[in-house]
Amino acid sequence: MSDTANRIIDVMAKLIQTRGYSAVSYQDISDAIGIRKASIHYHFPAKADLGVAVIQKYSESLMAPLDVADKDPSTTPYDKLDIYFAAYQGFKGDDKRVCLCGTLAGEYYALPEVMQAEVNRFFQAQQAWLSELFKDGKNSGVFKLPGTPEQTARLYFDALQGALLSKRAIGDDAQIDDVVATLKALVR
Amino acid sequence: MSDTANRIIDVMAKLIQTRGYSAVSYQDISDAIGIRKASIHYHFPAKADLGVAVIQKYSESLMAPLDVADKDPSTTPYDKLDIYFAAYQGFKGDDKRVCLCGTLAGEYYALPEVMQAEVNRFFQAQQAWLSELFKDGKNSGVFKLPGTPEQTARLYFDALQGALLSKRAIGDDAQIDDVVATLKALVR
DNA sequence: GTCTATACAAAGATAGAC
DNA sequence: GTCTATCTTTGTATAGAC
Repeated sequence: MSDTANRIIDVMAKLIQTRGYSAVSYQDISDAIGIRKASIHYHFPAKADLGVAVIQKYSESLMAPLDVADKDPSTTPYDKLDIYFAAYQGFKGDDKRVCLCGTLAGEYYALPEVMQAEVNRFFQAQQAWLSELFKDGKNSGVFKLPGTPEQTARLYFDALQGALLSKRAIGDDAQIDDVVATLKALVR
Repeated sequence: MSDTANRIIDVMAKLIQTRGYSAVSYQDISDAIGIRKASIHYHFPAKADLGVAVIQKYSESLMAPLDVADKDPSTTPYDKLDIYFAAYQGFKGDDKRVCLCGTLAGEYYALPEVMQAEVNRFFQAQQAWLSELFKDGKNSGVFKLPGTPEQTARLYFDALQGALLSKRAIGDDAQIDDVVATLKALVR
């Protein structure tokens, strides 16, 4: 993956997280990194190709710290939960972004099918990781869950995704803090 | 408000809920209701005008049953919660839609400012209603809350918004059922 | 209120020179 | 790899007849 291709992906990711996929044009990327539209098409022939690349890179960057935590046996369930929350708390401040796949899920049927598949994969992977965490935490007697591990995973994931949308629409970081605090207390 | 104007609003609402605002064109509406593009501009000169009208009608339609419940003293806090959940459970089945303002929040910075203001209003109104419900339910000893009334309201709202996105991205109604069931049990 | 016609800008995408 | 130039389609929007 060339350096330019990577910059294109990063700029596209940020633009999608701010405005959504449909509202981003090759011209926007062109303006942002000082390269002509045609040059972008060299790296990503169609917009859908770029969209897929963006989701894949984003998905990997979010899963990486979770995989690291899984491989370290000294990481407790509570540690893992904090690591997970950290990803969402990074959206606080003047950040105009929300979760990439949260945005994309909102405009789901405007997306090319290859991108829908990637969004689907992301949602499944996130919820699967949380399910495993809650299952382990429950079995080891660390967590008290408000439902099954799967149900708890869904509640956590959905609440955090919603919190990002609320935070931006209302313009208040407390939207994230409140949800994180309440979710944390929920499994004690 | 003319009959045609209302049909335009309804079609636009459905299209936004399916694909998002940016991806909907006057041509799409034209095709859907068998009227020329120019005729739509007669009713709504600019796309932003139509967007605002859509949000306002949607917002009123969601708040109406809540206001009715508030005015009837025989409605218990649990009744109100069920009424609130019902709005989200209506998205189950083959429905390709999610909450109108959930979609719009995802593409927030692609929206005209007048529409951003309406989305903001919707989020505030929804959370405010839930906050009141939880405050009353707590004061009357009916609810046991996992946090303050405001925190609980945010958790509920965000989780339900997220559940709609998950339901569609994953294609599983259980996403809504699980979250509703877990949230219900949370205040007992 | 709806139509035809049209203006004007922007979109995604390709061809071919450098 | 990046550029200029261009194609084609689509977008929002307006003018003016009916």
